[in-house]
Amino acid sequence: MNIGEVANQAGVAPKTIRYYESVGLIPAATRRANGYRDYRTADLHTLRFIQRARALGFAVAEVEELLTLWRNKRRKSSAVKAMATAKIDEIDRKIAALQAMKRAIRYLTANCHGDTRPECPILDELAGGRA
Amino acid sequence: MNIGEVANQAGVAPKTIRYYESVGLIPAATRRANGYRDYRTADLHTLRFIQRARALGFAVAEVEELLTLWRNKRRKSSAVKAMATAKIDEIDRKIAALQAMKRAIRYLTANCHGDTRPECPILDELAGGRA
DNA sequence: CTTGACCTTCCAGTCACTGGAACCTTTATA
DNA sequence: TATAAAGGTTCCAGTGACTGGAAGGTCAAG
Repeated sequence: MNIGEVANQAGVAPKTIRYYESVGLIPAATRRANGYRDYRTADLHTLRFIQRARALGFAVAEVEELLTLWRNKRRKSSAVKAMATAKIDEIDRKIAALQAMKRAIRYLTANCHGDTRPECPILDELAGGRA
Repeated sequence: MNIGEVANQAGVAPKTIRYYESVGLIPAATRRANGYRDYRTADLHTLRFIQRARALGFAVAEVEELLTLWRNKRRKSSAVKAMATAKIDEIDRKIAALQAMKRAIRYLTANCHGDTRPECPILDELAGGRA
């Protein structure tokens, strides 16, 4: 399989695959006579695993850990679950931060007329508000 | 005021102030005889404005727009309100994405025993799941 | 024979800082 | 007075995870 083909099937960009190779997340692909990278089904599975883990918010370094766990037949499932729950906590913190921002902006906009006049409580609050 | 003093009062790092100057968000500060940057109360107000806007999730380029609007006495408050509501929408999209991740991870962890055994539905799903 | 779609490498840019080196100035203390 | 700590200065590099683009090689089709 060429890189474009495997990229398509895994749902990632060819450039991303080369990037993953460059940072050691995946081993260097074998090359054909013409220098093209050559992928096999196992590589596709790995890339799909990576794509899914990334989509769940795991950083590349964490995906590396997950891959190691995946390949380790003597792993403890508690290690995997710990990573998952830690990620949920991290996501919760991010959501909370975003919700706080949203609340603050909504509070500011509530009293803004949003018309052709210059008076604007949003700017007033940014300038000196207790917000 | 030295940079450390104004940084303290505005709630930003001295390095951040120099960075803002370097990217043109604030004008180059006047210098004292010894080469130190010298800030006045107006600069402090500007930096506080910037700090608050950044805390609300506005990018530096957006803060620049807000500053321009703030200084423009012939602005329309609708322009400010539009930026605020656009930012709320952006935050909403981020929250939704994070919540989707969280749901997916929680779904995966639900069936994981999290003990000393290797069997792990989280890895199973990442490997080939319909997740 | 050429066009277009692939592939290759390498460098630079994104965003908003932050760390660190190497150096100078001011202030406080022994 | 010496010196050390705390502050200031500049400049360069790194962060994360790609992405864009240049410059070039390869391959399949018309």
